[in-house]
Amino acid sequence: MPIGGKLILRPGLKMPSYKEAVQIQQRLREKVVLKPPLGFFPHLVAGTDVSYSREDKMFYAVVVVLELKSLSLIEKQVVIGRTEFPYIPGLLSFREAPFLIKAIAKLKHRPEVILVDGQGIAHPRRIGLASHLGVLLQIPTIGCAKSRLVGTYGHLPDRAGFYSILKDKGEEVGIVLRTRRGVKPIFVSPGHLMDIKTAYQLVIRCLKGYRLPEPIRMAHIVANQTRLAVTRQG
DNA sequence: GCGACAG
DNA sequence: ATCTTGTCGC
Repeated sequence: MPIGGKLILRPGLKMPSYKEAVQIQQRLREKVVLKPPLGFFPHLVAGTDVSYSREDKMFYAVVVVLELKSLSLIEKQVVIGRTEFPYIPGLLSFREAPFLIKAIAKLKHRPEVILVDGQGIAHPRRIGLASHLGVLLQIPTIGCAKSRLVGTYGHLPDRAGFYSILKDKGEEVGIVLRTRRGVKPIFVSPGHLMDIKTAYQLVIRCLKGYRLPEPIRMAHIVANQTRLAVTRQG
């Protein structure tokens, strides 16, 4: 069965109201599993990112699949589209998830885990973009955000690999990880079928000397290149 | 009411 | 996210 085979995709159609979106999240959050599958030893790791063009108001959603061992590109898929759903902190899923799901569904290679540019459970209702995608696709996911949405954390040494626990309302929802010396840390949190320890170990294995883990960094580059290529021509 | 606020 | 030039630091 193809990835996300049973999903009913309706991007661009019925846009949920703020209240409806929150209700959907409260229903999905109950399905989030904070433990990796038995014998979780991924071989293929995916990364996602979305770039946006303000002039044509188009989204460029990208998913790349890398071989974990070598961090080399295996496959990439791009989906271009438009949405009317605005950016609202806490409701990012309703803006980006439809396009990312379409892109992931096009993959010939099924990734065993996906690194998502956004939060996992480090979210007001514990259902950030990474968790949302994981539940819908039933694939382990990890949220890797470049800034904080919720939670507090302590001092972080300026040394690659060091981290501080991210806590929100008394719960440990992720870590703030220094992926490289001299740069701002990233916010790593479990999405679905994932826990903090496993997420940390995997992100560390995906680092290649840059601030962002290679799958997300590569997806970001592809998204921007695609957007610029389209914007520049037609 | 005020400040915070993934992309 | 995107819009933007130069500039500071390893």
